[in-house]
Amino acid sequence: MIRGPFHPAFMPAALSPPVGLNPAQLQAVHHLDGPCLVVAGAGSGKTRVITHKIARLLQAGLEPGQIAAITFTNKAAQEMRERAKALVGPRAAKDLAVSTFHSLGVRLLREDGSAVGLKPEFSILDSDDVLSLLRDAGATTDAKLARQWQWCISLWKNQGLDSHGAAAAAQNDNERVAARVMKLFEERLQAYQAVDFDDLIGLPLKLLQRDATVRLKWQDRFHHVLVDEYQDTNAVQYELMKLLVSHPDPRRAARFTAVGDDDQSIYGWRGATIDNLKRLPLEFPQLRVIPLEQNYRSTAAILRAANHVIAGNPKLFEKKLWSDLGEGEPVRLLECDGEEHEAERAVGFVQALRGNGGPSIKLSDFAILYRANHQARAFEQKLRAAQIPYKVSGGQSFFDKAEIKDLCAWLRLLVNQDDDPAFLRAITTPKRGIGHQTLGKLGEFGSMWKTSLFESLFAPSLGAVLPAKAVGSLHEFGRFVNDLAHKAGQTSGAEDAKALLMEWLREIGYEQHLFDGEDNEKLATARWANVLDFVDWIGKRCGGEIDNLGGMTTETPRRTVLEVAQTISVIISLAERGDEQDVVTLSTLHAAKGLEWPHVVLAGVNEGLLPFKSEDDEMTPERLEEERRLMYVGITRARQTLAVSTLRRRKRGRELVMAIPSRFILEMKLHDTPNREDPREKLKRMRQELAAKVAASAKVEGA
DNA sequence: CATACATGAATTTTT
DNA sequence: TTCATGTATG
Repeated sequence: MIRGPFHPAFMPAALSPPVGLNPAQLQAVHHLDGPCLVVAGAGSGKTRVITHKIARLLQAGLEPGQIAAITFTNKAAQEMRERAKALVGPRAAKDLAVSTFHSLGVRLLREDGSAVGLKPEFSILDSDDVLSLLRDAGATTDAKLARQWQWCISLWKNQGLDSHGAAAAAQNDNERVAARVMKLFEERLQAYQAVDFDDLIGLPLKLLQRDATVRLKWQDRFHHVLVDEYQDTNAVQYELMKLLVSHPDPRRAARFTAVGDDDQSIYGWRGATIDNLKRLPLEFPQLRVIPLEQNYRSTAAILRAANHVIAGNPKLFEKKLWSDLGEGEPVRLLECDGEEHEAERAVGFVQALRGNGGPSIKLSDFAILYRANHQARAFEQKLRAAQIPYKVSGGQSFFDKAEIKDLCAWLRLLVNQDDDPAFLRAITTPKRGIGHQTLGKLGEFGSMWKTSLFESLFAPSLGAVLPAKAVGSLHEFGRFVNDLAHKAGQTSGAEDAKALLMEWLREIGYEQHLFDGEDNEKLATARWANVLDFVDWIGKRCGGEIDNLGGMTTETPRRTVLEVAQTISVIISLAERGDEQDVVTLSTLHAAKGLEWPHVVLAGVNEGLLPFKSEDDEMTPERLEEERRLMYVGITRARQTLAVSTLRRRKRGRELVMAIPSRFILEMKLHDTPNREDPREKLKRMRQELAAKVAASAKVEGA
């Protein structure tokens, strides 16, 4: 057990942000010369610590480019850059190496990937690309099976295993098959000069392990590394970070700040390991551990419930959140008859608070949180019935749909023929008799001559490595793309543009492709409808019509299809920013991590759901602990009001059966009151309250 | 026997 | 919401 030097009992009343930093935060910010672990409780101002530490490091003489701040999501990276900019100014902020683990990995591989056999223009496959590659490699049309492989392979990679290691680690027949598919998958990635998301961490690690020169280059580059959400790192990420901070010069070694909270580790199921937190003090004996315990988010009543729940878990680092925001309202418990009733009460919760507080309470002050996505359904229904606008977090965006990504890949290829990922997607969608053998050879050829796949396609010497038939199909594809790109550069106006796009879709046989690849005809029809929507959408942007985007009415100038295609990624990111509206948020607990709302409903807090339990596997203590942390994360999202709802009965078939409230509800100890009152004082207070009540009712009667 | 419709069950997600 | 399974009907 490790105890930080600043325990609340010894701590003077701290100043709240934004006035300054509290003593623990100050200590974290000013500890520059050695390894530092900031155990940042929920709402304890960790981003504030990171940004101030960046400022402090700059003040101490580091260049912005020498500071690496690593996050998990692009959103977090963006936010961190914004907040750093506010503190240190745009000039310095611009050069800071604020990035996700993955984008840092991309940077490493683009610069030095040749040492692991990658050309600088390697392609990055997203998970859909990987899925179709696996289906292809494993020769199956069973999407479910392919997804199992994908899952399995990803977990292996997160543990630092390649197909060799995986074959040895495989526990059963399914896993042995997955390991074999993984082997084929690796070969194809290599041939295509492509990597998947997991490789973006794994390959840089391999690179730094193997190549001492490259390793020293990157160790030299970063003088201080900050890692956010450290508890979410997996084994490979840990090794990568460790290598980055293992400078051979002892005066430069171990300069890092890890910020995390063992109590908020909820991604064990995808490879994150709390071992990384346990190992840190062992592998870096000089590690300074600084707990941040003052919470600036929630009321005492809410924090008390959170602390009680998490007390059920074994402690890695001693820490107890407290706040000086006042006791606040007691946590409410909503006991409901079934999901419908629960949804009604959640809606009632929103309406009641809004009714009391008037219009000053916004809808965006509310969130309804739950364990599993399907639970959103009932809430959506009731919110719609009550005419309350809402958004469901984590829903699939229009632009994430496979068919839209297919078309976007084609458009990207028209704009830039050297976009290899786009090339690969376009040339294989729909299938046109060019298989992985041909593409593998083309990739090898391209990496040998340092040319893009498209350039390689027309190289005269290609005939030496590929049969004439394959070269013929490749040329045909190339001519088709060139021809299309030419036409796209000439065509503008909504109608002409749409005609061109439809003609193109007909020529590549896209509609047929959708219906071939899908047994479910209804689904294929829906996909085709999306395609038509997309064509319409592009058309609009080509043609001088009145357009309505995000409430702003603008007249779009006349543009060619090619010009629209050029701006497509920008348009997509604009169109996706549908947030910042005044609506209620529905979200899973996982997706809610890092966010906060004044008023929160924690729904479906029942045995079996939270903690989650499935039929065919037993509940290990570790699993239960992660579920408990999930509950803890849920509770600590709330600033002012928290309602925990549980089902007393739930529908099973047509009858209502008993449902068991979650053990976590008892663990919250909702009847625990702040400072237990002296019984005599309590009696006195109750007597006074009674007298006041009597007086009030007398007044009413008299009136 | 095949197709259509209804019914019930459902982890969690980023890059 | 989606996805799979089961029943009823042609």
